[in-house]
Amino acid sequence: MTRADRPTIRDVARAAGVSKGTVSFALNGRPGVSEDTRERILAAARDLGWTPSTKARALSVSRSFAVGLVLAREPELLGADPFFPSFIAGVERTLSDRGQALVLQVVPESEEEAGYRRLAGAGRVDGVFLLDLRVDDPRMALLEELGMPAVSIARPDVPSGFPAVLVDDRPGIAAAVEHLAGLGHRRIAHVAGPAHFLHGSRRRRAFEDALAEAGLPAGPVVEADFSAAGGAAATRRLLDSDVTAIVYSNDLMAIAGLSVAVECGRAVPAELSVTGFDNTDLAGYVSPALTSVRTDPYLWGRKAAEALLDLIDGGTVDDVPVPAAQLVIRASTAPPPPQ
Amino acid sequence: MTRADRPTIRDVARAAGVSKGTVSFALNGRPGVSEDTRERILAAARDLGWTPSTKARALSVSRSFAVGLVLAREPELLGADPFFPSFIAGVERTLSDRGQALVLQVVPESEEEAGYRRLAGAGRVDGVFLLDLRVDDPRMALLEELGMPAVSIARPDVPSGFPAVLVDDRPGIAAAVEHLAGLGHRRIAHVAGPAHFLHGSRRRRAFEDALAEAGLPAGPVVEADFSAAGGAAATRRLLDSDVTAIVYSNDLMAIAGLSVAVECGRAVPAELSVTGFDNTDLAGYVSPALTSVRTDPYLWGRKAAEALLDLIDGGTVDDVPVPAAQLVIRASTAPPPPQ
DNA sequence: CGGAGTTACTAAACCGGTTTGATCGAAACA
DNA sequence: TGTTTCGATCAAACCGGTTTAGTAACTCCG
Repeated sequence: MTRADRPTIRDVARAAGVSKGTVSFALNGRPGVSEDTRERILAAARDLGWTPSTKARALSVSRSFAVGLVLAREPELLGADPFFPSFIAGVERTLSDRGQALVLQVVPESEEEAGYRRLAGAGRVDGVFLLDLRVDDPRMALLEELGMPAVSIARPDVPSGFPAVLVDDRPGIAAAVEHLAGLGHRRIAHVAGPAHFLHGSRRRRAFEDALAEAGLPAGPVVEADFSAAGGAAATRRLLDSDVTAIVYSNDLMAIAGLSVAVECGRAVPAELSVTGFDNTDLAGYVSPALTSVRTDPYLWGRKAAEALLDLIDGGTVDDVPVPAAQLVIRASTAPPPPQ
Repeated sequence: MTRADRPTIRDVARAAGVSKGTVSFALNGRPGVSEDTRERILAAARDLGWTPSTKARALSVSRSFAVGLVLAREPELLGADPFFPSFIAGVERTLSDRGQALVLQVVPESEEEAGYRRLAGAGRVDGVFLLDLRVDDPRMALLEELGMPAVSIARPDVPSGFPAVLVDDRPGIAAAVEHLAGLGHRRIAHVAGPAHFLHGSRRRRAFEDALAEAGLPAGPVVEADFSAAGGAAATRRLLDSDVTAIVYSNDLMAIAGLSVAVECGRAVPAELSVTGFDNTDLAGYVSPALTSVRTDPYLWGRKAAEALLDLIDGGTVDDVPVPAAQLVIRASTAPPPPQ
């Protein structure tokens, strides 16, 4: 019943008739071991079913072979966000190839700093991902202080010393506005995410710029919180105005908004056009199907993990470009009603 | 710039004028250290800002101080599922209190076994959570073979030797059926999840039992895959039949189904009643607002983590009861149209 | 006053790897 | 043939904790 203890490098050494050190060299493919011996050692290791102990390696080389991700969002908001699962799946894709693990930490917002400090203090991870960047994000300085390598998703406003995956939401928002303008809309509103989030404020900014670019007057902007409730409330306020289209900062708010519009007797898209952002699984299956901006968090995750591991391995890492988001046109957008 | 190396237990020992061993005893609150000395040591540790090295502790006590979660779902399905983020948040709640970390692994379905083996082989985790139980789940035997402690969410069909958090979906489904029956519905359909998933087949079974219990004839059941696309397709098939209500196995399919019904000109709830499962954030903000079953994955996560840690600490752990799910009645259910 | 038991502590081994410094034998060179 | 050089190998130290065995001093008891 009790399985035999796992073989250690010492057992392999004994079996191959060499010393521990030689085994270590052989297994790590380092020079100074004869081809003959190397093969004998590898065979012995295979026969014994030897696997390196991460614990021992971690201690001797002062590495954790793991990277961390701290999430300070409320669980409810997380639940509705399609970003994380895909992002994490992408991260894993890279990590598992390179023998690393992902340590996840979900904390209340008030304990965010403590979360990073715990991870660093206990030496649990060799680096972290920086998500949900905020304006004047205090985490940059914190990580610098902790001496913790990091890769951010999207480039922060102030140069951070950390490489970033150059996620840029602006082309997606711009495409949505252009699409609406092209359909003939002139009074377009925006339901924004919280301004203290970089992606919240940048999408808003992109919206404003795109309106100007299209030669349209500035439209109303309502700040919401990326939640369904927030999207619904914001929409209610906008329905009083005379806008003919609303660009939402994410799909969740857009879908909630869509329902509010319908309940208020506004036909979508005949009387009101609506666009989302994220292109969630559900976007194509609401009624009318939601025009949205497709992003690729899986790819971002892969790239971010590659960059982070390279950084940890001591390389200098440049910012990582990624393809721009694409507008997916569905049934929720149409020409505005003839005035 | 280069921060001073972190102090080790040796530095603390030196500062307090005692041996390493004594420091270890003092810090772990073990007997055999005078009150005087203990305080001196604690003070020294505090002054030096000492933090135990997880790496070193892990090696010497053969523990990882981490638990694992392997997800073999497709990223798209994960993205839409509100379960994980909440569950993980609950898990973290317990883990962080007890100084443990969560190692996440997202793998393609084909590599599920490899995922567990990697985690076990490298000694990354001391135990794992078992989610998305399947009928005849091979992971039970695998984990037994690996000697890896585990806690499952929901009780498997065959006794597994692992404790389970007794999540039971049946009362929720039963409540939905009773609610519909009480409204006067007699022909009720079910859109089920994949039958090889325990929660898929159990919800279906609960549906069938509840119909019988209510004295209603068996209704049509369509098996789908928990996705929006699947829910939409299943709904299309059911609209041809003469059912007046559909009980969905999750909210995502229900919301997609709702849209299909509307697009086919069936008024909800006037002509067709619809219920979901999960009570996602969005449920209350679609039109009509979705009657759904509220579950509590955050609590499950907390309980599961407690059980797992207790199990790892060598305790014998019983199955953990949790409160039954509650039906949340909203606007998507109403009496059937007068025939 | 001597032996047993207890308390507080130290020194050293240990966990399983990596890494350094020393050693040894054979080939290369003068 | 003696010396040098080099590749292959080994023994031992090290990472930073925990744990065990051993010891010195101190108390208790007859």
